[in-house]
Parts: sequence; C-alpha cells; structure tokens
Amino acid sequence: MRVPNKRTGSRRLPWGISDDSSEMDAEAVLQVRSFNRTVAERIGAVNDRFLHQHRPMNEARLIWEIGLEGEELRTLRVRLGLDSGYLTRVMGSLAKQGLVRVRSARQDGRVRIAHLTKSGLRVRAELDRRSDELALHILDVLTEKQREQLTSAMGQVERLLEASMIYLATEDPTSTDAIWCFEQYFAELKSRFEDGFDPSRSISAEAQELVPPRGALVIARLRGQPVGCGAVKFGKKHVAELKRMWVCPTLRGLGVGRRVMNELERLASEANVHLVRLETNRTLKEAIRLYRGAGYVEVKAFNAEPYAHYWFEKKLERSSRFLKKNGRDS
Amino acid sequence: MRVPNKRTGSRRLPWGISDDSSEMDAEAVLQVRSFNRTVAERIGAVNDRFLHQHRPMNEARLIWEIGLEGEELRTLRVRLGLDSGYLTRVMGSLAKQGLVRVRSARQDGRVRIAHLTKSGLRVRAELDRRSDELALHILDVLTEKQREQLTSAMGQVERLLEASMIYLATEDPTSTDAIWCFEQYFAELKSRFEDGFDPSRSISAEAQELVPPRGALVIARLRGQPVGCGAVKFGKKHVAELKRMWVCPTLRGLGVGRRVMNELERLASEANVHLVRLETNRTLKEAIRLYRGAGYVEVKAFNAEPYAHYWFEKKLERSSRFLKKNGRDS
DNA sequence: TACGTTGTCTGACTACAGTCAGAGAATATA
DNA sequence: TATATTCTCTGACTGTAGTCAGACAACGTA
Repeated sequence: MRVPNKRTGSRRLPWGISDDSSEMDAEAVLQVRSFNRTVAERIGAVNDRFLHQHRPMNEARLIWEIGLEGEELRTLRVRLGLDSGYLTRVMGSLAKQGLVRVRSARQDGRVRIAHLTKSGLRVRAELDRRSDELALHILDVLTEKQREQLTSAMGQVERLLEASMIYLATEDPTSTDAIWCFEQYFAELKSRFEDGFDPSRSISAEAQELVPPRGALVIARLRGQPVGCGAVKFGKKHVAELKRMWVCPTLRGLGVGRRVMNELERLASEANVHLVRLETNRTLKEAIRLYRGAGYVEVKAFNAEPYAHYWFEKKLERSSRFLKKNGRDS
Repeated sequence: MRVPNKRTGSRRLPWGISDDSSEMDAEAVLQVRSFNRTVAERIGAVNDRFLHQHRPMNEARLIWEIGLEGEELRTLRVRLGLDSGYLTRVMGSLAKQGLVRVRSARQDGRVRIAHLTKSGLRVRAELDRRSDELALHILDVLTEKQREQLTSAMGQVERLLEASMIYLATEDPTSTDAIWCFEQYFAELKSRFEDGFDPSRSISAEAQELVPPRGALVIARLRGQPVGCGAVKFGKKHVAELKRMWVCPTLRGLGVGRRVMNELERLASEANVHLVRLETNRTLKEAIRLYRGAGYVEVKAFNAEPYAHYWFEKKLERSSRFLKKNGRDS
C-alpha cells in the first residue's frame, strides 16, 4: 500500500489545514485510535470469520468481484491488488470447486475472463445473504432511534474517512483519466448552465497549456479513481488563471475543491505568480462560495468568456510561509 | 468466535425491539453493509499493514498486551484467543529477538509471566507512535469542523456497536462475576442515596432466592466482561419483584437496562407471574424513567423497604405473544 | 517479418496463522 | 499418598497469503 507515500505527499502541501497537526486535539487522536482498535480491528476480524466461514478470504473476494456478468482476470488483479501468479492459483482452486469457469476473450486471445457457474452464483448469493444477516444482527438489538443514530453516524464516518483518503497529484492532461475528468466537468456545465455549454465557444485550455512550464493539472484520487481536478495556466506578468475546477458530485462538501485550489495556488506561487484569477458562471453557487471563502474578491471582467457572470482574483502572499513550510516538511 | 450463538441467543429474547427485524429499514441494512465493507475491511487492512509493518500481527498484539508491567501467559492466551502451543511459539520468537523475557511465577511454578525487555519496550513505544501517526494522518487533511464531526461520529458508532455486542444470560448468583456486579450496585447506591446505603438494612435478596424456581439473575456482558445485571424474585400469588437492576455507568443510555428488564419479565412470565413490582429510591432518576417508559405505574408502598421512595408495578400481558415468539424463534 | 509488450500460467519459494495430540512439571484435591 | 487438574511446552501437521523468476502465446508496431 502507498500509505507512507500518501502521507509524505500530503505533508508537503501547505493546505493551511495541516498547519496545526502538531497542536491537534489530543482527544481527537485518542478517539480515532480507539475507533481503529475497536471497529477496524475487532469488528473487522469478526466480520471476516462470520462472512467467509471456512472460505479463504481471497476466494470470497474473487467470487464477489467476478459478479453476475463475469470479469477479466487483469481487472480483478488490479482491483484486488493480487499477484498474477497468485490469482491464477486461487482462480484454479475456484475452478476445481466448480464455482467459476475461465475462458479466453474473443477480441484478444491473451485476456482471460472468469464467469461464475450456477453453484458459484449460489455461493455469491450466500455471501450476500450473510452480509445482510450480519447487518441485521447489529441492528437487531437497537431501538429505532439508536438505529437511526448508528446509520447516520456510520455514513458520516465513511464519508469523512474517504475524504481523508483522497490524495492529490500533478498529472498529465492527456491521460485517459484527465480526459475523463474534463468530460465530467463539461457535462456538468452543460447540464447546469441556463443555456447549456459548448466547449468550442468557451476560452480554451489546451493540454499543452496545462503542463510545465505553462501550467499544471492537479487530479484528486480516491482508491486510484479520479474524483476531482483543477488546472492552472501561468500567464504573463505573474498572473495565472484557474480552470476546470471539478469535484465528483458524491464527494462535495468534503473540502476536496479547497484542497485542489490550495495546491494549484501553491504551484502558481512556485512558478512566481503574484495574482490568480478565474471566472465563473452564476449557477455554480458552491464554487463561488469556495472562491469567496478562500479569499478571492470579485473584480470586473478581465476577459470575454461568454459563459461567465463573475470574475474573481486573489493576490498570493509571497511571504516566507510557503518556503518555510516546504523547507520544514520535505 | 461466538457470533452465531450470540445471534440465536438474542433472537430468543422477545425484547419487543427485534419484533420488526424482518421489516427493518432496508436502507439501514445497506448503510451498515457499506460501512462494514469500507471501514472494517478496507481501513482495517490498511491499518494492520501500516501499524505492524513487517511484524507478524500476533507478535505485535502480544507486545502490546504484555504491557509495561508484564502479563501471565494464560491471561494473554485467553485475551487474544490463541492456542497454547501457538502462543509458546510466538513467545519464543519474541524471546529470540530479545523483546521479551519469560519466567515462572513465584507463587505458582506452573504459570509463566512474560515481561518486555528494554528493546521490547522500545518496539511497543514505536507501535504506539505509529498508532498516533495513523490517527494524525487521518485527521490531517480535514478541516477543524470535519474533525469534530468525524470524532463525534466515531464515538457514536463505537458506542452503538458496543451496545449491539452486549448479550444477556441467566447466570449463577454466587459466581464471582455476579458478586462483582452486586458490589458495583451497592457501591453506587451508597454514593447516590442521600443518606448512604447499608445492605443489611435493606430487604434482602439472597443468592438462593435468585435461582430457579424461586427467581433468576440476568447478567449483561460485553466481550465476556459483566456490564450490567438485574434479578427477579418470584413470590406468591403470581407476583414477582425486580431487584438489583444495575448497568455499568459508561454504558448507560444504550437500552441495556431495558433489555435486562424485558428479559426478567420474560422469565417471570414463563414462571407464570401475572404482576411484577419493584421499589426504588428518588435519586435514581434514570431508573424511574426506565420503569415508567416500560409501562410500570406507581402504586402505594407494598413493603417497608427503608430506602424506597416509590413503588411501581406492571401487569404482565399473558397473551400468546411470548409463547408465539418463543415458538417461532427457537 | 522481427521485436517488444501484454496477459497468463507454472514452479519454487517463504512466512504466518492455526490445530491437534501428547509429554511433563507444579499444584490442588480426595 | 495417590490422583486429578492446571499450565506450559514440543512436535508434527494443514492451509492461506504472498513473492519472484521465467516460460509462453497472442497481440501491436516498426
């Protein structure tokens, strides 16, 4: 796992939030530790035994992930993080038990596809059932009110833990993931703007403008999947423009946009930018709130972007803060 | 693990709460499942790798559990649920690494006691540090507000999951655990009553009165530890009395008292009791609320208990509910 | 057509988790 | 004093997780 890397990676970002990690509430740390111990370790172990009952964990995971429609081995390998030789063996064991059948793909003779047999599907349904049963067993003894409290608290913990697992990286704007993010972004603009959105009418941000030294693209990821992005174009006279700020709808309100923006500002600052500007559409209320909250102030139009209603800018403090932080943390 | 037993055990109790488990909110079940998957499996696995880094899990657990003062092997065996042969081997491995020293106990030459050496203590401190670090890493990228939300939600989840892990059993009132519970109960009365509490002045409930056919003692346990109790004395004319209702202070408000009471009522009902009575002191406000909420109504004093201010009673419905439920669930 | 790449499979490992049967010493009990 | 019990230790297992190197066929590309 990349936990240590992720960690040092996050440390280097001067989000302003990690500022006080040394003075962080000791009670909070204790609560998280206690939670880890009680829930992640103890409940986790009980879960495994109860759910998989006599079936090796990886067999159960595979049966689950193959799903009803079958799945390519290479996909499974990546998704479950298994060694290719190991996967072959576990798959062979499942095949010997008559739970899966593996065949080559039509289009590409190299890739192999696993399907669940009928009895494989039965086993999968059984896993599903036990999962339900475990959940019911937990809820069973609680009162209605407690159940509501528990599920809502669980949802919150999940969401915030996921937030803490999101990490940022500067990436190539021509990668498939980058293009996917841009598509999501455009699709959202199109659906939200009062009169749609046509990228060709808007001010461009070509791929070559989003790589050093002309700019940068930051992608936020959760478990390897892209969940947000933001770009910056370094212009003349120490001025830069923010572009394509997008966060996956299900993960909004968790500060991802803020983190992306801070990272873009950091990159701009490193590129000797003194002023960051951006324009936005009036329908993007969360974004506008984000900008204002981060210290952006409204100015009059500095370009002719047809879809924009507001123009913002923010002076970057060129104090020793960033340098000091980078020096201290890296 | 005793999960399955616990489950059927809990199913047999007509708590009135588990009534609707079949119609239980499907969303709640989905939320719990999702939580189990995300938190218990994923985060749990990351935890382990990160915390133990290259050290076998059981070695790490042992180092942790031996603690600063040392611990008897038999205690460790029970606490961690390890096979005795296996424990010897793991302990041997730790000894070979110079992390622990094992010696025989003075009083009893059979029992062996493990102590951490200096380098063992260092390793333990390192585990401790990494545990902190992991917590910090989770909190790191969150805003102050999110941190508060997360820790409070974590606390709630922990508490409610623990509530769901509490199970009840009818037990022998002369066991050390039963006596411990009574001591806790008396100690609490003594500290809360306006003029203290002296058990000898109060109406008795001897051990032999709390075993069938004269009565029963129910003990609530969490991870094997007693955390609450309640007793019932079956009297003449189909009348029973509730006694010694106590719940560990840290676990109040989770419905444990209610569950104990329901179980006592069920036992009374089985013993052909029609009316349950109890008396209580005015300082025990939660208990009074519990009784009223469960359908007990205040009546005039039916005994001369010197510490009582209120007397309550409740008619047990002798409908077919209990019988039907028992028939259906067992 | 040659060559590198991709995806899979095999063999040969290591290490940890966990179980079972039985030996042996120290202690408790009849 | 004889016998049972408690606690630990040893040996001999099984099964799962996980790694590494290399073989090989199918495919894409120069």
